[in-house]
Amino acid sequence: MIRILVIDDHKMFLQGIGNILDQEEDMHIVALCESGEASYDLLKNNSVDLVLLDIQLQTMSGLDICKYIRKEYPKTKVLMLSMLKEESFITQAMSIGAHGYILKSSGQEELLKAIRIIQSGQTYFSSEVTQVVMNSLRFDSDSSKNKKQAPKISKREKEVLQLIVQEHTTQEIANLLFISLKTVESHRSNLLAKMGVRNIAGLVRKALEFNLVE
Amino acid sequence: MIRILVIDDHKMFLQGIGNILDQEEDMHIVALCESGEASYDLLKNNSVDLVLLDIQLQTMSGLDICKYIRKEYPKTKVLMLSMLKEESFITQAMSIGAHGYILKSSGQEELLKAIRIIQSGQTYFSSEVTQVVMNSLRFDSDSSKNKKQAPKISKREKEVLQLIVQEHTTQEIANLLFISLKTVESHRSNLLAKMGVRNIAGLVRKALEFNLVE
DNA sequence: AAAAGAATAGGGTAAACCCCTAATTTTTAT
DNA sequence: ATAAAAATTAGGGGTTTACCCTATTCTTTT
Repeated sequence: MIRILVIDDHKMFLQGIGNILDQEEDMHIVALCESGEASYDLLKNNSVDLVLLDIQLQTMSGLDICKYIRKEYPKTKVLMLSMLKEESFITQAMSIGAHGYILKSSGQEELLKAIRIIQSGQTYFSSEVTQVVMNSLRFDSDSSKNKKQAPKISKREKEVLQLIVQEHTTQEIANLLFISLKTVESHRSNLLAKMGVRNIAGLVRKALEFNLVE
Repeated sequence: MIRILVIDDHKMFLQGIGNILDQEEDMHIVALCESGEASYDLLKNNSVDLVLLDIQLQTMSGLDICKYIRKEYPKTKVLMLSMLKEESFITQAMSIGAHGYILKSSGQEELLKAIRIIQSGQTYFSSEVTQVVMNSLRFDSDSSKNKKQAPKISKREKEVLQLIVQEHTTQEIANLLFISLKTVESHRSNLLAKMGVRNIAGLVRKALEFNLVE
């Protein structure tokens, strides 16, 4: 039995969802909740397996509720519902660990399928949602929009950078790589220049930002 | 008629692909190319609608060839082929504007389907590939149970830390906060001790790791 | 009131950083 | 194949910054 909490501030939609889920033998509606605020108490006082959550609520963002649920009730699954296939909504929902994302325009078959897949431990993102994400990740050089890319650093520089990030001093790096202290200093200087930073703090920040280490 | 160039350094695979495409009436094989280097001349001397490109070549990366094609021949479509569903390969291919990505384990139906979809102006990423990308974007807080919590640092220390990460020197921080150089140095030392690191490199790494800045 | 932590600051030393130059090797482009 | 560019190596000589230890005053907590 999947215990489900539904959060949506459109009463009509809420009731519609309620009717759909009521007909399923393996699903139990814990509550139909009209506001994000009310959901906190419901979560505290009930065992909930899965939350059906509208991303666009009147008074607060569904994303914040999702974040809260993921943190406080890590075993509870979250399926986001949305009117729109907005890229930023979708990627935000994914980054905070929503287990699924479907559109309200989906049929009830897809809703039920998503719920069961998520309950089984997998994730479910509808094909339309998936397509939006995939297209957003794709850089199309036809449309000539450039994004900032990591400065090009050499193999040796990368080795040095790695050791710097691992808190090694210049002398230690020289010993580890069997090269002179002065050589390491050269690499450091070149790294600072290439990455456009003033000191180690900036270097480490950029290295992590551009995923140049590990 | 879709004019296709195939680049792959496994001769057997190349011939197999050749046989498949030969049977299709709407496709024409411009060349079957065994090395990345040779492909540059072929592209220069022929009109190519679509390049079928192995991502793992012996002497050079298929990604670099893709990048070159996207830059020099923006109208030419690129469909990446790969043995593995490696996340980094896939996201790199997408970011440089590959029009599609399928696995070599795909059947010929999927290959032909992908070619035709891409030729029509859309993109095609196989469902396995799509799943890898979607999963990589999703942060699962279930799996990150062993999250160490950030050491407690004071308000002032946090201010100093913030400025350190922003590449300010100790003297600059002293001026910005209207305190002595020596005071800032004390804060620095205490930060190093509290975070359990040896120097600024470690401090910045931990600060970003624990989201103590911004 | 006592204890603990935060914020302040000085003195001394090691490390980082800067500005140069410059040789050899490797990679890239024509 | 050859020239050009980039990478890797290293040094001299100097300035600045970071780091260590100690210590006082102020604030918060017990």
